[in-house]
This record gives sequence, C-alpha cells and structure tokens, in this order.
Amino acid sequence: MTSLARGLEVMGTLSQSDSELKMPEISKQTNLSRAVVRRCLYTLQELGYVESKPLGFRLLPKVLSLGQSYYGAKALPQIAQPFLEQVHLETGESCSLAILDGSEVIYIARSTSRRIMNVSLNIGSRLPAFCTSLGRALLAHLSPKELQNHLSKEKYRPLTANTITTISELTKAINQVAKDGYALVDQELEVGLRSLSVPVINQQGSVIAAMNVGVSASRISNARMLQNILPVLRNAGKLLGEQTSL
Amino acid sequence: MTSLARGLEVMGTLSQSDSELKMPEISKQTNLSRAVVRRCLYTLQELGYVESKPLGFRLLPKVLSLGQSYYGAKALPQIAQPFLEQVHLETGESCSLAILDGSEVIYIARSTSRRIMNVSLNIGSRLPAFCTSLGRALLAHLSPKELQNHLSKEKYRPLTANTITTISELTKAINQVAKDGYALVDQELEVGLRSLSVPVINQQGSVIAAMNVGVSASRISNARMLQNILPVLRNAGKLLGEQTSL
DNA sequence: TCATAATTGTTCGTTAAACGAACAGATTAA
DNA sequence: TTAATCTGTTCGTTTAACGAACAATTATGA
Repeated sequence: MTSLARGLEVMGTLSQSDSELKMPEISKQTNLSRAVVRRCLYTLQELGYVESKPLGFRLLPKVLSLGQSYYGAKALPQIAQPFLEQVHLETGESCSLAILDGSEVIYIARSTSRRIMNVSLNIGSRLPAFCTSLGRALLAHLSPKELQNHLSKEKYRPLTANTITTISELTKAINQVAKDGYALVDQELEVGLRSLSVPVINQQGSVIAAMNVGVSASRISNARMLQNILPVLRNAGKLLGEQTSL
Repeated sequence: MTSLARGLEVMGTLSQSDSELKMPEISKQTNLSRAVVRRCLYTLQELGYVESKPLGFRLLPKVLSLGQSYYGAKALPQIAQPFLEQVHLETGESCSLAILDGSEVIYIARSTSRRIMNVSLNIGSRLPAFCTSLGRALLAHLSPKELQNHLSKEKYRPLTANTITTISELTKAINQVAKDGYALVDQELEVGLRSLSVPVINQQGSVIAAMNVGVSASRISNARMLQNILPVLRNAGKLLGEQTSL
C-alpha cells in the first residue's frame, strides 16, 4: 500500500525536523513528487495530524496518541518511572529507560535533571545503538548470531575521537558488557557525555529494556561512575525487572 | 488519500487496544474490509510499525518516534518535567501537563506517584475535556465564540453521578474557572477521583497548557486541595509559564 | 514600489494501485 | 476428526492516486 507508506514517510520527516517544513522541502527529503506530498499533507491535515502554518507544516499533538501505546508502552514506562526518579534523586543525574529497535535505541521513559545538557533527548528519541551504553547493554544480550547480524548490517561512522567503529572491537566491547553486567561508554557519542547502563531483566530472565545514567564528563570521572552510580543503577534495574513479567 | 487515512485508522485502533488484535477484529472496529486491513497491516509491518504475533497484531516501539516531536513536544515537556516533579515532591500526589486537541485533552508530561490508581494514564493519553479539570482550565481561556463552538459540537454523557452535562451549566462552570484561575473537578470523570488544574501562561500571555494534581477523593477533601495543593500548583504553573515563550 | 521568484492550489486525462470476491492453506476449538 | 476461524493468495475490475501543466497566492529583493 504505497500511499500509506508515503504518508508515514512524510510524517517521519516532519517528526525529525525541529521547525515547520514547506512542501518542496519535504518533497526533497522524501524523494516524493510535490503532488504526492501535497496529497499526503492534505489527508493528514484532514485527520488532524498536521497543521499548515505560515512557515510550513508541522505535526500536531494528535500524533502522540498514536505513540501512546505500543504493546508494553502502557505498562513498562508506567512501572519504571518511580525507579528512574529514585535513581535521579539518589545520584542527581538524569536517568532513562530505552529499548532496541533495529540498529537504534528508543527512549521510552526518563527522569531528567534541570541542568540537562542534551535537551533534544525525549521519549521516542532515537540514538545509534553501537556507540551508546544503552545500546551496548541491549546488544550484549543477543545471541552471537543475532549480534553479528546486527553489527554487519551497519556502517559505523566515528562520532567523536573515542568512537569504536570496527566490528571486531565492537564485538569485544559488547562481550565485555555481557560479562560485567553493565556498559560504560565514554564520549563515543558526543564529546563530554559519559553514560552508564544496565540491562533490565524480567522474571523470565529476558532483557526487556536498559536503564542508564548520563553525566557530563567534566563533572564525574569513569571511576566515580562505577563507584557511586553503578550500585544505585544496578539496584534500581534489578528491582524494576523483578516487578515485571512482560 | 484514502489508503493513508485507512492505514492510520488501523494504527489508531491498535493503539487503543490493550492487547493484540486479529484482522477480523480490526476489520470490525474500523469498518474496513478484511482485505484492506490485511494490506494496511502488511505495509505497516514492512515499515516496522507493527508486528504479527500468534495472538494478533500489535504496534512496535517505532510508533513512538512518530510522536517524538510534534512542534513543541520537543521543548515543553522537557522544560516542564522538573516543575511537575517539584509539585509531586511537595504534595506527594501525581502531577501532569496536558494540552487541548479538539474536544479532548492530551497528556504531554507527567510525574506520578507509585500509588497511582489509574494506571492507564500515560503520555499521549486522551480524556474528554468537558469533565476534567485540565480540560476546563484549557477551555476557560478560549474566546466565548470558540468556547460555544467547542461545546456545541459534543454530546455529553454523564460518566458519574456528578458529571455536568448541560451546556448552560458547563458554560457557567468554565466561566467560573476563568475568574478563579483554577479548575477543581470533583468526581465527574470517575468516582473517587478529584482533580485540580491551573493554566500555564507563557510570556506572551497565551495559555499553552494546563497543569494538574489528581488525588483520591477519599484521601483529600476539596477544601484541603485548595488550601494545601493549589498554592504549590499555582506557583509551579507560574514559574513554568515564565520560562517559556513558545 | 514593482518585478521575480517561490510556494501553494487546481484541473484532468492517464495509469497503476487498491479493491473485493472467491479460493486455499493454516491454525485453533470442540 | 470435524467445524470454525483466521491468514494468505490470486485475478479481473474499478477507483483512486498520479503527474504535468496551469493559476493563484505569497514571499523576496532591487
């Protein structure tokens, strides 16, 4: 059903943009003809998903109600929120929960501090899995075959000087995460950003999400993260996992 | 573009359901033929938005990334979260932020307590505006013409014995809210649920959202809400409004 | 201010994509 | 095993999406 796919592509493009987009701009980004984009936008407008403003088109809050519930979104973030806030309170740092979708992680719940540096992160945000602690914590619990499948599909650009980009090194790092039970990633995604993650394991023993604490590299050293934050994070992740059987 | 609309309808149906849905079920709920539903689901599956499970189809987390950013969703919940958590801490009650979409309110940010009664509320959730404090706080700042337009479009079923359902009484209640600067709704949505809301007004003086505290009616009286919670909520709403110029 | 460009909105014959009915395979229930 | 239900497939028909060309509107800039 091509027009459904195209419409969703238009929505996706709008979703990724910070500002309103004009039709030719959307047309360019999606490689769809102007007429197609026009028809999509018209339909989406009729349905209340987008709005036409002087500066272009933008999504309306109605899109939120689509994302409201994927299977489990109802339950997990709801249950997790108090744990995230607990970690936030105890450490003073922002704490998030994420799951894996293809080669990316998606944030499904957060508790953030006021002094957050990367304001653009939000529920539903995506980041590459390979260079984030959340991603590595999640990847670490795939079978070797699945892991290689994941890793071989992607091409890895270095995002900072620290970013690991070779498959062999990545495999090594991820195996280490599996052993340790946590993932510490030091400024591989962004200079100045240090992040520690643990898997959340449910009663059946499967990894259902990963929980992390992200800090400013200048404020907290790797050693202090492992000393002060890891125990708190581990405890919260464990408690959360025990509460859910999803 | 009918097939886009139909696809979104299918997504919407899946989104509202608690469990997986089979094709005939979706077909019934959407009044679309099985063949159409099949094609929609096939396309959505290809795109990674839904997944076919033994028990039926369900949405995948990818839908979250659609909802990730409507214009302002990036900014406002982000800014608001600390304020919501502050209110939550000071009052011990769950605190939410919502905006108006048609005749419904949509939650865009929350800080909840562990002992939440109504677990099904989440970011992106919708409730009727007319019988919620959030809705009334938002409706109170429409122009009289817009308000009548809104009110006249809907038919009001009583959800509890307390629910106001006549347009004249609603208008009166909403005008009172405009005067008071807060909305207190006592068990009109659900027996046992009491809710207090204030508008969030930005630097330009327009209402950009409403903030509420919801409590169990058995725990906290109306008088105590106004005495203890209203000042906290008002203060937080005011501070939040001052921070944003959206 | 006017002219130019850029964006949005319309129309219409063509084409392809969506349609649905009918059938076949697979899965579940009794 | 037999019904019953759900999923997947095929194919001729029809409708809805297409795109090119044109018109109207709105910005941009000299």
